[in-house]
Amino acid sequence: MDVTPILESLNDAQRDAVTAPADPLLVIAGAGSGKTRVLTHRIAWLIDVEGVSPQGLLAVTFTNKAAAEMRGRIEALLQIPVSHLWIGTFHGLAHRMLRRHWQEAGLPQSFQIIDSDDQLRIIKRLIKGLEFEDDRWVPREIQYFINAQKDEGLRPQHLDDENDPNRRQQIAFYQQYQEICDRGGLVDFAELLLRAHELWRDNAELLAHYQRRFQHLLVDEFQDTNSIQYAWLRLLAGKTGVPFVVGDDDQSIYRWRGARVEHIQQFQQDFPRASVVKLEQNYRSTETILDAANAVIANNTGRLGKNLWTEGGRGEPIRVCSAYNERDEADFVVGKLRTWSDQGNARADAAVLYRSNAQSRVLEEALVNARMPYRVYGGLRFFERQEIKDALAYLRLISHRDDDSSFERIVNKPTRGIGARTLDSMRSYARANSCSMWRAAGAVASDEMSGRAATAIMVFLNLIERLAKDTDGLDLHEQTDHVIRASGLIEFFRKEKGERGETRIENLEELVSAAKGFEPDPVEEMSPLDAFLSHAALEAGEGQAEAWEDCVQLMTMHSAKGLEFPLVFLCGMEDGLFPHQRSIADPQGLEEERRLCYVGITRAKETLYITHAEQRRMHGTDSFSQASRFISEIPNELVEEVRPRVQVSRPIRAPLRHARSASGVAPGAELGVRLGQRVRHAKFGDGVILNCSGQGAHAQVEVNFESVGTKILVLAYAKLDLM
DNA sequence: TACTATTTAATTTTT
DNA sequence: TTAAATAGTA
Repeated sequence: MDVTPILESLNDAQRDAVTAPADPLLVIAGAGSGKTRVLTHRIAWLIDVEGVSPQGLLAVTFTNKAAAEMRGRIEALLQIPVSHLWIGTFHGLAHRMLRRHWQEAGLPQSFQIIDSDDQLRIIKRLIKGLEFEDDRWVPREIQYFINAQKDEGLRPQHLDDENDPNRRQQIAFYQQYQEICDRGGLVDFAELLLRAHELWRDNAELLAHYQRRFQHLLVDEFQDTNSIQYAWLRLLAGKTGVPFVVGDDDQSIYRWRGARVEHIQQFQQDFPRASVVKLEQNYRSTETILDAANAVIANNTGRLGKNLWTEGGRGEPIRVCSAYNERDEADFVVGKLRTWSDQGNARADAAVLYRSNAQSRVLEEALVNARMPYRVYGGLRFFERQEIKDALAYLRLISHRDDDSSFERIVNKPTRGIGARTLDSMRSYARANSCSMWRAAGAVASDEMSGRAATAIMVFLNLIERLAKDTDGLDLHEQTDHVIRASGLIEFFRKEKGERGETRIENLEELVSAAKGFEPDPVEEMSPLDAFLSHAALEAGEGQAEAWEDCVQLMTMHSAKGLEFPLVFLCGMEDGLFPHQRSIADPQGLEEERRLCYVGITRAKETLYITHAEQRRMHGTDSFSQASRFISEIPNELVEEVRPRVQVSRPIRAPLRHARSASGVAPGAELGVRLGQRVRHAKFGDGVILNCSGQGAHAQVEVNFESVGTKILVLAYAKLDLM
């Protein structure tokens, strides 16, 4: 066997990982160290050299994109199609498992997957239905609570209310939410994982079967696994499975959605025989960029420890630009982009990264003014659009009458005279009789309703029945086409004013083409419709396509993870924005922000600009901030300070102009306090004044302290030292 | 039921 | 500032 093609392009560490014996292995893979390459070559090695059957491999990723890429690269390497290889996302694989063993998992055969938006709607309805509205419950928080429990593998009955009425209610919501889902055959994302885990946990035979089948388990982005995902893996690995996990503790940026870096340490405890391979040679960035990244991340505690190095040259210094305000900053970025593009570089090779989506607005304005093509990543995806979800809801109701989530969504869309009151009585009937809205609607219409409302309900029920009958036996796309027309959805959106309705109709037509082009996985025994609906939920599709034009890439640092660009801008590098205000006070949160910064820096291959603004308009008011602490963590010798060529827009006494009071004197002015002034407080330490209000003894200042975040202080009491 | 005024809060996101 | 949710009005 000639192993050259699999090994020739690898360095020593990569080769160690790829050719490692069949024992548990942990690969710590720094940014740009060839993580995906190691994973794909390992699979090729196992199949081609070790003679492992492709059926015996399971490869897990977090995103569909990563799964598709891995499959493509393995096919390229092995020169054979590997469609039967189990490569997929945790959710995709869990879903496949549940479809195969729906009975053992206690699910109806045609269970439906709901996305977070559906989930939130169900929760909102639950809250509205609450009889005593003693507190204001925030739907998002309940949703967060439920998902956090599920991520930890906990069911309502496992939870203790700790004698806290607040918590008791949250658990009650969880319980009721789950009842609704179970009744309607609905499975949310976290539930997919949880059920798949319980399926194996409670079925020794089934588990043994899969343990025998999957000897080799390969996991990408291991630092992002949540508890239930890790438990699932551990269960599958059992005593004899061979896990091969690849991750980077320094790139863990999803703790807030359940990811636990600790699994890296846990792995070494759970698999004491595990060896560790570190990939530290970076093939992406210049030495300067890596040194900066290393220096920043070195401020974190509890790292596994790892130092990226490169054979590439020092390259250019990192350019730090201190702009006057956010428009100034945007102009600076666009100016540099113009130069880049004028020098014949591809615009698509340049990325502008920021901490939060709201920051894209100013940048976009500047780009539009400069007629520079750009693309913003993130935002609504195809299957998440309202009109698409409406159409899918009709299809789901046809396939599954008890799906309350879909029922509620479309019962009065287009409007057919079923108002809030009618719905209320249906809901209470459904609750009292523990039945679905569909059954409740039928019962309520024939018993207790007035003529008009009853007729309206009957019209709806008959519509769905007729749609089901008329589309029976049709092809998927014909079904879809018929439903969007006969349901009145097209007509409904046609009436919507402006371009919006137009776009919606186009999207609905696009849905028909999507249905036409959809090829269900022949392995799964599902109706084409159910397969399509699952696909829509698990793979929400791209945002705006238009990838064909050469344009500048705008995205958050989170969505830039895994990507690389010759030219990178990190914008809005200010304390309060990045690190974000909400993470500043909490050491754990701050460390996660720092890891995000590490991710941002390591996206750059050749040139890195870091920009910050002294003044920024946020939430409608101007505020002052200092450069991000992360900037000062970069060694000076790697940095070159640059300023915009002309500082046209800088007014001389701008700070005083904004908060001028009626008397014409800026609040706090008599005390010598200015916006942007650096101050020191005995307890809170150093900070910067963001805002002033009130007069004389009542004068207050808002101060952003480096250590504790923003505080509002009464000037007369707070003994502030000016600096 | 649909439209308009008012209030409120404001990361990060994939499945 | 602004988007979204809620409350109030025609």
